[in-house]
Amino acid sequence: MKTLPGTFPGWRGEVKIVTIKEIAKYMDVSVSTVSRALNNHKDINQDTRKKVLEAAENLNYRPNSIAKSLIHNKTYTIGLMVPDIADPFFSSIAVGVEESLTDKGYQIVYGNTNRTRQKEKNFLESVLDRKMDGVIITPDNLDHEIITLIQNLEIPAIFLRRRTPDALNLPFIDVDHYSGAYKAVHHLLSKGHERIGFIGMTKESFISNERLRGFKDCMHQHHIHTSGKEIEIAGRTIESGKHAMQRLFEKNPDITAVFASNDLIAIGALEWLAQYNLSVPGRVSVIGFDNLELSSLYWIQLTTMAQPRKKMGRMAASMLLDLINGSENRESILLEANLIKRRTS
Amino acid sequence: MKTLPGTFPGWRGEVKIVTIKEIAKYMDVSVSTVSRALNNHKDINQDTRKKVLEAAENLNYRPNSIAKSLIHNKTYTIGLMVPDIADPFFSSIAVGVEESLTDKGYQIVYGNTNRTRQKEKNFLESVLDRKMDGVIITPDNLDHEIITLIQNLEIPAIFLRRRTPDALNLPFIDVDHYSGAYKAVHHLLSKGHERIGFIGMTKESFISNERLRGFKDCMHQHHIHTSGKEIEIAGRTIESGKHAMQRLFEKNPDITAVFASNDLIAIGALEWLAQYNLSVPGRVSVIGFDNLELSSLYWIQLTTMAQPRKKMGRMAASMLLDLINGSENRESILLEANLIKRRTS
DNA sequence: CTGAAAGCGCTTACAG
DNA sequence: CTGAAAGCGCTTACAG
Repeated sequence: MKTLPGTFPGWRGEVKIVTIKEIAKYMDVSVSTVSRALNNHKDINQDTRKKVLEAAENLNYRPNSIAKSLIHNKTYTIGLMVPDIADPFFSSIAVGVEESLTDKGYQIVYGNTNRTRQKEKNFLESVLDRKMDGVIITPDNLDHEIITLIQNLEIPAIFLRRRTPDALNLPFIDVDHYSGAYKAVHHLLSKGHERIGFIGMTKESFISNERLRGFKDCMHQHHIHTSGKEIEIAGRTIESGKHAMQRLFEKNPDITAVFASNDLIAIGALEWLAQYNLSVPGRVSVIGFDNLELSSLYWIQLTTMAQPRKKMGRMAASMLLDLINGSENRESILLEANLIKRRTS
Repeated sequence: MKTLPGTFPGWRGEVKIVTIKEIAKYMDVSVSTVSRALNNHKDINQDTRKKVLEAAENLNYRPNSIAKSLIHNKTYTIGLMVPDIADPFFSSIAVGVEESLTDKGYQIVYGNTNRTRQKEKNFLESVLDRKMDGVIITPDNLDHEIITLIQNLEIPAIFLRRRTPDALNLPFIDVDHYSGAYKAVHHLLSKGHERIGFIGMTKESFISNERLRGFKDCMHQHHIHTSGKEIEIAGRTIESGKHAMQRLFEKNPDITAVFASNDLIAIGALEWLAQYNLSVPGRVSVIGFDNLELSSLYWIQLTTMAQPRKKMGRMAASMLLDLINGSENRESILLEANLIKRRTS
């Protein structure tokens, strides 16, 4: 493509940006009148209003939203802090948020944090300085300084896929990991399994631990003893799930089912089982958690617990809107995960 | 979690937002002095500066970026228009864009369009009204009105993963689909294949057609005749790839290799081949395009052409920054796709 | 080096 | 119904 040197097409070119002042001069009325006409204020003669609107149209007038923001102390922008927008989990949520807010005239400013403290802090400060109207956050570093920052934001904030720390009186929206895990294990039990292994993410992960709690409680309530030997820790990758599956199986060669705390780990487990020719679900059943796109592939067909991702995004958005519009309701919400039965169990 | 009724923690509460006016009053100096101190202007006594900074710190002062924007006509926000942020292709790009811009103090406003005209238009208008400093767009509806809108944006704009329409003098950044396809086919030829099928996305897709062009040119330059019978059209899904593979194979039972115009289609083809026990790559080799995360799975191991996604995002961001900073260089860029050899070929 | 004044683009009591 | 004035929070010539 050939490019000509010079300014941008349209830049300081064809369509000059015009202000209400210029409309006023052009029409020989005051800026107040123009403003009133443009905003359909009651104190305006409908005739002059029509003329102003026409002039605005002709001159290609567009209101400067920055100026409006300064006056109304409202920017119609919402901050969305996510650990990683390339993680399909969060990108789905982002779609939900976007769908709900964009129609109401809000725009979304998103910030990837990569789970780093510095980026979380920077984003929150940006939210503050830019006078955003609300914020939806998924922070991973909730130390004192960050908590204070959130507290002083002065705007409605919602924790998404996180639980609000005690020090903060803010609502959250999350999946009920505990009951989801309980359901998953119950499904395995109902299929007749008793020797069931669990693979967690990391020792520190709240989500992983909630799912472990669901696993244990369900087992115990069905009078099945857990020794701890059937619990293994993986990590965040398919590869880590594969290794964890190996360790789990070596320690418990008699297990007939595995509850992996997320789909990536479950897929790693499936991979190891496939490599060692252990048939699924014949020899070992597998259930995951998340219902990633991957999991429905022909070769995988993983039974798993689906988290309502888009719905979470939409609900967070509408909760936030309510708060922005003055609602006092700050009830947190736990959404249920649903069993998706497929081949592996 | 229990919530107390009332205002937000911090809302009109603990930390009042303070303005330079209040700092000025508090220190008994003029706002001009405060402003100069805060901005480290040269005409300021270092002593008073220090005191002002201290006061600002104590009063928890934060500059109002809206007010700054109004004066400087610069908002430090960039628009990012994507068809669908939940599409891993675009979310990777978004990460690249974010990484490059966020350090420079820019924030990214993103807009999902779902490829609808109305949403593209709304987003562009929002870019205009909100005085964003630049925009990166992936539009699908380039009719006259939209083109005019882009033209009148008055700010630097970059087409991402699209080619700029003739009417617009704006740079684009895209992958060289033609040469990528050429390389893919060349790879198959080098493996000894001659009867190669092609599965495209849709008849109208520019990208698909470029890849088809690469297919044909490579075949012809190696003196292999293409009759058209070995060309099949799928769609945007795995399912469509599966059906297309079936049609392709029924028409051309003697083919030994397939170039699918994207990975989703290739995976659909693999699925069909697996169902009919046609071994890959023994009986049929398959190559895709995109290098999705899916494609590297144990069960799939798809040979494919990788598009440098994050890099595209980063390059678009840095190009845009250059333009914002006054660069005259509006050279478009075509990035090369790279062959990722895996099991299926 | 400091302050008073004008201004960014808009809104909105206030007076007429 | 209309206009002049003050103001949103900040910056920046201009004068001293």
